[in-house]
Amino acid sequence: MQIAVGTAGQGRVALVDLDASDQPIATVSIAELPPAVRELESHRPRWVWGDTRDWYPSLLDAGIRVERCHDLRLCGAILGQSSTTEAARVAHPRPAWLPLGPSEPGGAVTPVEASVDRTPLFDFEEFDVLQAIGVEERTGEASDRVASADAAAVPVAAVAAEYRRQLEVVAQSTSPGALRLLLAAESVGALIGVELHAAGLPWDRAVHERVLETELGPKPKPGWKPAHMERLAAEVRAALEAPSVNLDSQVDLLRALRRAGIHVASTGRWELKEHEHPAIEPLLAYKKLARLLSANGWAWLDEWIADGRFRPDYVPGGTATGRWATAGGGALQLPKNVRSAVVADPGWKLVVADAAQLEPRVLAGLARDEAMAEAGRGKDFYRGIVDAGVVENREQAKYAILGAMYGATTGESGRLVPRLARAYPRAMALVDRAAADGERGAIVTSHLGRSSPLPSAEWREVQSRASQPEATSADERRARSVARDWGRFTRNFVVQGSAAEWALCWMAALRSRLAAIAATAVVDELARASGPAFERAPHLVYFLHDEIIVHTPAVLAEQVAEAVTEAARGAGKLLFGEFPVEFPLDLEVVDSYALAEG
DNA sequence: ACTCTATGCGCC
DNA sequence: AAAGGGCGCATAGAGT
Repeated sequence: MQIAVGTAGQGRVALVDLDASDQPIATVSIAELPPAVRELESHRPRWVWGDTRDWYPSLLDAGIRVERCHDLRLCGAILGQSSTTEAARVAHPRPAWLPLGPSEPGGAVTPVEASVDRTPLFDFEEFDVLQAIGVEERTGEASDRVASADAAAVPVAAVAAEYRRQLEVVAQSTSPGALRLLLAAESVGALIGVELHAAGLPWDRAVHERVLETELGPKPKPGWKPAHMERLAAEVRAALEAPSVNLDSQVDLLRALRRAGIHVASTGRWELKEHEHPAIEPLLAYKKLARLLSANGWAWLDEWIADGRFRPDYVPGGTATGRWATAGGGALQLPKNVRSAVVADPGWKLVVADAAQLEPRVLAGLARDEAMAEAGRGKDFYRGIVDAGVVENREQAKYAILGAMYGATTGESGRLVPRLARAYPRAMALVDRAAADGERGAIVTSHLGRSSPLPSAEWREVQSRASQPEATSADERRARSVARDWGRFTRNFVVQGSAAEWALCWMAALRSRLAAIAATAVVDELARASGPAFERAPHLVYFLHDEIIVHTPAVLAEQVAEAVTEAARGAGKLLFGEFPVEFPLDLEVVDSYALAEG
């Protein structure tokens, strides 16, 4: 069952069963929508709507979770860019109301032909993707709260038409099975993004305040700097013999440093570290405290922590590679020194897990590089590379791998890359080809079909200027330089983008398993601050590229840990079938995030 | 008073 | 310690 959700005029919402007639099966007010959705959810439909952010928050407020959806905005963005839909898009152009995605060009551009020799993928058609991504879910108790959806005004007929267009584009793409999985995973991501915000990350304000007081000193009066910062600032000023230098001003500080005989080009930490001077140590300490104060100080606490929860706005699919972004709160940059404030509710636990060396493992699968996958058998991929005799020690293995994925050409990392290339030619050839495509201005595509943006008009202008007969050698140098920059981006894109797909599949599979656990469990201790949809079920509370946190009743923690591990295995199978690449996790059951530094 | 860019630094 | 892709955010300072 597939149900389109859209407006019907007069502030009403229409639900259309896409497998039946175009006549709405229900037309309701915004307030009546949650009970209508709850009723229909028992048929396990796929909800089709313009934007999950418009519809789902009010449902969660009413205690209703949905199992699956199709987010037309996110899926449209993928389809509008994917190299696998180029022909299909011409026959089925997007409607004007659908907003552009993060990586889509605004105007018409002519793509450069890529060397798309996509290795034969695992046969996605054999999989019932819908089955794999959604299992079972019945949570939420009755609630009479009035929903206040601020839904984008997309008429239900337009929603239905756009859904059919997208399905048609998928069907006519060169890789419909992979694309179907990607769109299903991206749409679950949309649901999870809203759910993470609704549930919130458990946050102990008192612990955070203790960290601030230990590091910075007592909370200062408005307009004053914390005592520890003032003390360090005085030390720096004395050592520099610059009594009035403003350490917060890059220009002012740079001038004072040079006057004191410290010849630096910037005031960055990495450069300062290289110099011997009594001012350096207190200056670096000052900078660290200044960062803590401005990024996660008392003001941040007041703005972002309420009811013992941190509720950032996640932006699924917010970056070109498909990695998520956040808007506000800096959820993806939580510094390690405040993670001690992430504390489970009484009677609850945190299951913290991250995928060990995700990107090189994904690369092994992408390239179907058996030798590289073999090195990844077991927990420590880098150790495996050493054991295979490719490099002498673990550090070298790490830098060689990073160099291969990011395009290092200089330094120790750059020197080690050729040894990696000899040992793992298939993996190396894949990233090298992605880089070469990028340098030519071609787009590259992730495992499931997300494509990179085209380089900017300015980039193309630089390249075409360098190819003119009257081009100077400076023009040519510049063109080569920006071409290589873009090549490093596309080299990394295929790995980072595919790793983001693995992470989405991991979370999607986990979400299903958690729902299944919740359906059979009786929960005594409620996490009330998590809201009606989550207070009695284990639920995701954090996501950071290759790491997740589940907040769970303590009695279910072991079951949840098992589910997290199984979901990782499942994600590997979804993406790479029987190809023997493993995705081991570092996983811990803890009371505080700070205790899970693995 | 507002917007914009550069810088620096936190995370993966 | 090495080298480099993706981000967001706070701040300073310049421009409007």
